[in-house]
Amino acid sequence: MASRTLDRAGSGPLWEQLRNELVTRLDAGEFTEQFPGEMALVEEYGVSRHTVRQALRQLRADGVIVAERGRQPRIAPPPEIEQPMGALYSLFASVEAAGLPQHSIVRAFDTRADALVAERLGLESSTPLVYLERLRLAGDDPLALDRVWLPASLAVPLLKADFAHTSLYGELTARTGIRLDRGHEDVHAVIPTAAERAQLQCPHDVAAFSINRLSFSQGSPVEWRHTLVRGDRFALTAEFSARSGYQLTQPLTL
Amino acid sequence: MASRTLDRAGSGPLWEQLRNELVTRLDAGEFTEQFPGEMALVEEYGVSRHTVRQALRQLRADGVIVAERGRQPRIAPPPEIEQPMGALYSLFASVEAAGLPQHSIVRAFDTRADALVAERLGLESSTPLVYLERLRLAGDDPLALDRVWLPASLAVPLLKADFAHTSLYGELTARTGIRLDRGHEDVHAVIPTAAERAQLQCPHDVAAFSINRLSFSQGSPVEWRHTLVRGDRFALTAEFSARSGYQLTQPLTL
DNA sequence: TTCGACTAAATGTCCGTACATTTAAGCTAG
DNA sequence: CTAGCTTAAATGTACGGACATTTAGTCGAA
Repeated sequence: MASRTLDRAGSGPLWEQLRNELVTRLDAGEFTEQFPGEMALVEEYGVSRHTVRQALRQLRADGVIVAERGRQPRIAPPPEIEQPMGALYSLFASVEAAGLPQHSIVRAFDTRADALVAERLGLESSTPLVYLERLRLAGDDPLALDRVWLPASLAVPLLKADFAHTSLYGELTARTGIRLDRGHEDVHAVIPTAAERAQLQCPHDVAAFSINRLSFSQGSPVEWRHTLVRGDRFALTAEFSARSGYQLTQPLTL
Repeated sequence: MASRTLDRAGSGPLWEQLRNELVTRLDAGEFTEQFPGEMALVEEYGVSRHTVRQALRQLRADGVIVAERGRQPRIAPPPEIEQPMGALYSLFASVEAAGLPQHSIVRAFDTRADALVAERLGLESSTPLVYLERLRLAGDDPLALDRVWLPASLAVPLLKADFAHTSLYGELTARTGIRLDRGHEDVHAVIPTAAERAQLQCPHDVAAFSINRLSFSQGSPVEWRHTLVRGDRFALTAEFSARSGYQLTQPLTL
């Protein structure tokens, strides 16, 4: 009993200390096999079951563990199977939702070095990068010009994929197990250059979204992406409420 | 004791029944004066304090009530004092954050009828609307062209305000008590017309964001808004993570 | 009248116990 | 060897008590 002890003299509630302890031990990779049950923690820390349950309740509320009746608590599925949200996801999902066939023309797909992009990824200037440039079509008409750089150390397995008909994120998880969990992006309104207009086959009087995205997986940079989307075929739509905040939604029109 | 009873035979946990009871009574407007304390509920329903606390814990998690030590629980402040998020809020907050003086030139401010806008607000075509058109400046340079329609029945008290230096949402809550709690918006990338370019005093080679917003307060439409923002002075930026979803952030540059 | 200390009341923490319900594993019968 | 039952283990629910800590009000003294 009580192989580990908590500070019982005023350093915050016992259940809080226990919660912090468990988070610390989790981050240290300690419970990969199985998470201890309530009674095990009661024995180990010498506190009542009530206190243990209060600590575990918090961990569940934070989505760290999941528990069910009759089974030991388990560590929550990695972060969650959440979709990579954002303007880009919104874009391609909306095409899908509209029922339009979606494919790409691969303009370039190789390994190269780019000092500027490497710096944006937080890597050495000479780091080899996998570069993928695609013209994305919805139906028969060009929709977006998409350029992605990924560290070659992670993305080499992707070189065998055919990106005319599959998505980057899908191949990424399928071939390397990497799943994006964090990132940021900025969206500009721009007028396409003549060259870009030619590639996108769009009239001279349409504007475009210029989207830059930097994504991470478990703290490591995974992609730097630049996408140019025709402004006459796409719009961002969002809903907001005091309760659930600001959320992007599917555009109604293309 | 036990002036009200719960079903003790298998109709779900007691604390769940109690929680539902309390929500029902709340919706019936029963606890406007003060919310009953734990011991009062123990007496009233004839259950243990543990069960009452479990029920109240859920109500707190749902944001229905707030509780502190030594004080009786209270009904949570209406929905929450959350800021009206979205691209527009992001825009003007970013100007503020950059330390630039922000003011407007009022181009029009009157009451009129507009069948198209009224329909978008879900109102009769002939409904009188308060119309406010402003050119918004950040520093000395034009930043956005902002046009708002509000139902006159709500917005008449605003007609006395000077919108050269104050915000619409601020005046709205100050003069009418109305606070936006829900809405949606869409963001397009467009090329400004010659007239718009002249008003915004921007070069011919810049694009713009066209933002439409429809906002509600407690289910009633409050504003329909169209804003045209110079693309060379503003960008949307956002962060996303598996944990907290997609959130707009302050642009780094103007 | 005002400021302070004291008191009552309320929620937060923590312990103990018992039983119910569900899951998973083991075991037996066919 | 499989199907179904039995049993052990684990969490969920519910009860009880005790003390700590904070809040809000009361009372008294300067």
